[in-house]
Amino acid sequence: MQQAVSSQDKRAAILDAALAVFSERGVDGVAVPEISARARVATGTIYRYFSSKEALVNELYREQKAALGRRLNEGVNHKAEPRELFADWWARMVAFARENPRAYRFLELQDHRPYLDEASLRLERSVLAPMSARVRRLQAQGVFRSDVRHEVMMAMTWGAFVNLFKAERDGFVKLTARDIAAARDSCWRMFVASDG
Amino acid sequence: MQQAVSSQDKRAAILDAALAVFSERGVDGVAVPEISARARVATGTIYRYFSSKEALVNELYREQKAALGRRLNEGVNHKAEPRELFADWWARMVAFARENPRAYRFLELQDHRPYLDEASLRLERSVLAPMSARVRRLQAQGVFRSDVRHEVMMAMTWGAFVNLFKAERDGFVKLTARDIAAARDSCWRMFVASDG
Amino acid sequence: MQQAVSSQDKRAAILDAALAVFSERGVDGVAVPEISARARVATGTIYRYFSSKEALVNELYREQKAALGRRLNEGVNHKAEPRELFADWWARMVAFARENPRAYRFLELQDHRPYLDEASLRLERSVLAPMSARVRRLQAQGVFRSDVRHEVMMAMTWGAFVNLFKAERDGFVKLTARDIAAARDSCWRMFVASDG
Amino acid sequence: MQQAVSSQDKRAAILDAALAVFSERGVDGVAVPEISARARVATGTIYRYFSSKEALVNELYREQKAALGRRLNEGVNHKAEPRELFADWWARMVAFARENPRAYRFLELQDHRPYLDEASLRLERSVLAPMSARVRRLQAQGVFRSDVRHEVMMAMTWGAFVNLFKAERDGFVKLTARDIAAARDSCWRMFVASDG
DNA sequence: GATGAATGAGATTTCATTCAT
DNA sequence: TATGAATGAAATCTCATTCAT
Repeated sequence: MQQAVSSQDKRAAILDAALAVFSERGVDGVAVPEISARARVATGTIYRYFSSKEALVNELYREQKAALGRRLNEGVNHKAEPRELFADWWARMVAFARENPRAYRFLELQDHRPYLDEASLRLERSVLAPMSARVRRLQAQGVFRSDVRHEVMMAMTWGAFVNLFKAERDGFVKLTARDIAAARDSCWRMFVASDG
Repeated sequence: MQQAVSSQDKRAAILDAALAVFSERGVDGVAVPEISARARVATGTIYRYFSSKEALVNELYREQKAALGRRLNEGVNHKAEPRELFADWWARMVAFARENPRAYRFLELQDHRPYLDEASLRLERSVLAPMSARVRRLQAQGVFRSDVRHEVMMAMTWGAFVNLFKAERDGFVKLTARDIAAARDSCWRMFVASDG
Repeated sequence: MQQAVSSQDKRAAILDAALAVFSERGVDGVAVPEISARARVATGTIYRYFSSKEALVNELYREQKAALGRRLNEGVNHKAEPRELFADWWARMVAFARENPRAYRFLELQDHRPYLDEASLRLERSVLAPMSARVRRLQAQGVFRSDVRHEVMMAMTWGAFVNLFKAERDGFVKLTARDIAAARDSCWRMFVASDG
Repeated sequence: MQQAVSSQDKRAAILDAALAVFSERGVDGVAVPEISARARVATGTIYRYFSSKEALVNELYREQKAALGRRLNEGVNHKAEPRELFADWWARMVAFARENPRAYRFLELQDHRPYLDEASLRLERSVLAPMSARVRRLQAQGVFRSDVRHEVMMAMTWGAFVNLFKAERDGFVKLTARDIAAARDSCWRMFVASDG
């Protein structure tokens, strides 16, 4: 059913269409008219909302990265037990990847990197900052081992998580809830000082 | 003094030039004449050795993926103690990433994925197969936990490793030998049944 | 406080805005929405008053060319002494260029020429016609030399005048009242039969 | 008869085609494929020789302006009698306009002005510099009146000349050799201190 | 009448591939 | 076999004009 759409809907429709096609074929693999066709707007309309394809990529990236940031950090109970906190964090990552598979895939693309501007890169760094701080504190408290630097911990955990879902997307595994829980516990074991 | 070069040298020069520029700016970010210029070869010559840019990307991918496979699997002492075996494997990954940074970066690119054909994807899967088999055996022997499927283990370990080096390339960490050893031990802890 | 404006005010505002931007950046260098923005009018409104950009250019051209024509020809005392008449004519040209620099600049643009229709070109020719007739008469009276055709005289005088002000606009000279008077006398000497 | 053309011929063909169409319809009125069609090359070929349409316009402008400069200044006999020198100069301007009507028209276009870079503008100024210096000397020698600044003289003479040929092109006059000689003498009278 | 977001044809420019030499 | 200038289809982006509100 074709609905009349407001101006903001049109902007949103463009971003949504861009997310759909970028996540499937990469940023360089998609021509602007393909985005406009999917968004059911004229090609020129895209340039009313975004000054260039590059600007569109950046805005989409920031929108989704910010959404990821909110999903990971909003309302986190910092007083929870470390293991519970870690489980919460893991659950949030899983939820984002499951609920927004296209956004998740888009954010993990590498081919938008040459497009990203300073603001986008700054935002990227800020998303994992709260967790990073928390990891550092857990090290100070003796919960996490101190022989692994927190940047190393963060990079490995994030990489392990991301590649797990990439493996699923590429058809190497079909992840069950049990797999995901087991993966979470494996990650926990990576850094914890003694078995909990 | 310009040297006459054999056909094979020319082919190799093209692949080498392609690796250099692809690893820096991605597959889509590089025009074919840039490759030929760097290879000190005419543009048309590339098409004598490779039927298309896509074919060049696939051949380069397979060449480097196979090199990685050899680096990881050749001469592995399967009778070594599990922990030693794992350390060897880790050392091989590190060595490849350090010795062939351009190859490593190229293989981790995502934007060549739409170019890859069935043969390339098959090869990709085969590289980690020996390790995967070994992981399975270690689980059967009770060395590795059995509550995590081996595909999950493989995906997480590989992801943790890759992202660690990506973090370094993106300027988030400068990895010391100590960091890399600590990271290796963390990974080991992920899956081992009891502390070794 | 935003004032309600009559239709005629709106039409005038559009022409005024168009004159402002055309005179600065040429006809081809200006997009229609820029004109509407400066006129504080919606883009579509321009098309209520002018059927196309081309029509707008023509109407603006005719409006300003007619204004120039009036400035040059209205109330000229044809009984004045030839030299006085010439001085009056010269003063009128100077006054127009000084008082309406944007109109003067717009009329001297070349890039509206492909837009001009027959009516505009006819009007252009009519503006200098009275002077041309007068020059012819002065030749018949023996005041002006007869070895130079009046069309040639007209073209040279007009060209000399126009280029003098163009040189000023392009920053090659800063014209004083004395320069302008000297220029006028030079022009007079061009054609007069003997020194007056 | 289709001739094989060398690389330089192709570059020249593009410049020649551009001159032909620009002089007829202005720079903004011509799309790049029209130039390539007239030059009998592919559109992309233009971009092998010129980095952009703007660069093409500048190179064409400089080529023709330099040709004009040579035509006006090369081999001028500075020891000739002033009047002879002036006649020589005038004859050179006429010859250029007659022999290269398209170049002459192109150089007099106004719509390439927004395209012109600093090098083009510098060249423009240099073309009339020798004459300008000569005019100054003639003033110092008492041949030319001193009550008119040399910049004013130059601007007027050049403007008179240019507009004379513009009037012919626009169909207002058909210039005979006699007209051109009469125009030259008129210009001479403009500035000479006493009749020569 | 007025609005201004939307349109889509057409402009400039890029680049994988070809082919005459 | 090697060359690299040439090609032209396709990409990005602009802008005169329209039309639903």
